[in-house]
Formats: sequence, structure tokens, C-alpha cells
Amino acid sequence: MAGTRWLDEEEQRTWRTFLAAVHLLEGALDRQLRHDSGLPHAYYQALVMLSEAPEGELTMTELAGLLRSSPSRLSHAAARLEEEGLIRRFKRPGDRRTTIAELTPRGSEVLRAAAPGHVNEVRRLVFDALTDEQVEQLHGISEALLAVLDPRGEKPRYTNPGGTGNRD
Amino acid sequence: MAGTRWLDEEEQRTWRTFLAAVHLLEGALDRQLRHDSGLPHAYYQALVMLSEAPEGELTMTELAGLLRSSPSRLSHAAARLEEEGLIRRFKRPGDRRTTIAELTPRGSEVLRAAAPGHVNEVRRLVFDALTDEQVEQLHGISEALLAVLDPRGEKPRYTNPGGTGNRD
DNA sequence: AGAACAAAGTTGAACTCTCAAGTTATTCCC
DNA sequence: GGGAATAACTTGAGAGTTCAACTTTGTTCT
Repeated sequence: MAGTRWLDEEEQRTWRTFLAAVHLLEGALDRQLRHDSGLPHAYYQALVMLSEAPEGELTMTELAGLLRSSPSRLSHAAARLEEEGLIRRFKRPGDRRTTIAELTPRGSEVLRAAAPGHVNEVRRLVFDALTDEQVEQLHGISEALLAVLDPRGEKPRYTNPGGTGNRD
Repeated sequence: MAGTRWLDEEEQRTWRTFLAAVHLLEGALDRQLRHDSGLPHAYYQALVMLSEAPEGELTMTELAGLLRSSPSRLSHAAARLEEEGLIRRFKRPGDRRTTIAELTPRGSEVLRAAAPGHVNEVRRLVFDALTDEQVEQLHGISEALLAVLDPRGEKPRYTNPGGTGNRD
């Protein structure tokens, strides 16, 4: 690569504002969720995905795909969630490489209890902070970014099977 | 709060796409920076702020404000950066509570070396992925979010004093 | 002046994430 | 059919972040 195209003043302001907003947003969501469910945002998201899965089950790899998480990260997360009794893991009969995870009743309960507070927070910090137009724009922007960031452009497969599917 | 206003299908798609994009973006930037500078993104940002500060110096509190970092986080980060010889810390004469940080020559060097690769990556993953219109929209959206997330609406104070100020 | 309060940082422990390595199954393919 | 490659995780170590103390130094108030 020859010369770097530096960011001009305007781009720089945009970039830094974006970084700040995202950083604070993540902090706020994480803090809220941890506070009233004991779970970090990433773990909460895992429970959400499981709750929406067809049979209430997903393989580790499927779940990792949905969460765009590395296998390792998910494995650590699952270990913790299992210890807490929020999910259960078992081998798939017929392919003993594959591990399937499912929500326990207790996991469902924790999720149900945490969902309202979380959604309220997301609404307050994001959807209420933006105009309808901006929300649309944000969707477009996010898709454009994702197209570059995620080559395989994997679309979420399970959009509303088991439950209300609106826990975040 | 009475009933939670759940996210409708469209809001949910927007939200999840956004989360995925941000997650992948952060991962990509962090990986790139670590790979070719040995520093995580957050630490790199600290060096950038110092490089742009008026006298090349900032107090811990000022720096924390710019980075929207907790004092604790910054303190840990500074300890690491100081060990590596990238910054130097000393007490302000006249107020011995205050600690001032400044870039060392080695810190400047590391920053200068890391900047092009980082900016290229930001351009590739963000600015090139979006239309000019979307970039503008992203700015507006980020400001709107920040307004809710950051009550004190602190504007960056040092916008281009010491260097070129476009390292990200 | 002196006690109470606030400001500025630091520290340690617990937790999460990353990366590299390691296990155990399954599939390929000659 | 039997080794080589691939798949699906798991594990452990190292690093960064958070939260809750804790120290030290200034400020305020009476």
C-alpha cells in the first residue's frame, strides 16, 4: 500500500464520536444486565438465541455462528452458564463430536426476568434517542458494515419460532 | 415502569445487525492493532490522545475523560504502557494528587509506526464500506446516542495541536 | 485551626476474552 | 480399509476490564 489516506477532520470527528458512543453504550448495557440478572451482555445474548431456537436447542457451532463468537469464547461462556444451571449441554447421539446446548427452566426464568429491564434500556438508550429516520439509517449502515466484516453474510436463521422473540 | 415496549421485528433486526457489526468491527481493529503494534485498541487510543495534547501531557483524569475510561482502567493501562516505556508518569508539582502522563520518544515511535495500518483498516472497514451520505448519517446517529449516554456532553478539547492529529 | 468532605489515583481480586494447543470424532480418498 | 485431513469442541495461560476498597492530598466550613 502506497500512501495512507488519513482521516480528515470531519471523518475523525465522526469516527471518534462513534467510538465513544459505542463504548458507552456497551458499558451501560452490560452494567444494567449484570446488575439485574448477574449476566454479562454476551451471556444474555446466548440465552436469547437458545430461547428462540427451533427445538430450544442449538449446537455449539450454531450458537457461536449466531453470536459471532469464537468456539473458545462460547465454550467458556457455556461452562459458566452450565455451572449456574442456566443451560444444559449434551452430546448429540449419532455424532459424538457435536455438543448441543439447551436452556434449563431456570435459564428460561432468568431470561424472562432480565428481558424487560434490558429491552427498556435498549429502547431508552437507542431507539428513543434516535428519530425513526435515524433508526432506518442505522440499519442500513450496520448492514453495510456487516457486509464487509462478515464475508459469509450469514443471516439469522431463527427469527421467531419458540417465543415472542423480542427480548432484545 | 408499566409495560415494556418490546422491540418489533424490524427494530430487532436493526438492533442485532448493529450489535453484530460493532462486535466484529471491534474485533477486527483490535486484532489488527495488536498484530502490528502489540497494543490493544484502547491503549493505542491513549497514545493518540497524548500525542495530540497541548504540551504532550495530560493528567490521568483528563485522559480518562477523553477516553471515557474509568480511572481504574486507565491506571492499569498506564502501568502497562509505562512498563513498556511508551509513556512516562510523574506528579504535578504543586498538587501532588495529580499524575501527569506524557508520551516517551519510544511511545511516539510506536504510535507513528502503528498509525498507517490502523487508519487503513478503519478506512477499509468503515469509510469505504459506507456511502458519503451514510457517513454523515453515522455522525448524526453517534451524536444523538452520545447525548443520551454522556450527560456532560464533553466535547474533545484538543483537536489538532501537536501533530497531524489524524491517526484515527 | 481542625474535622469533614471531596478529588485523584492506585491496587487486588474476580471475571471475561483471546490465542494457541490439545482431544476426540468423522470424513476423505487412494 | 486405514492413514491423513477436517470438524467440533475444550482447556489453559495471559491480558484487559470492572468493581470495590484504600491511600494520599486538597478544600471547605465553622
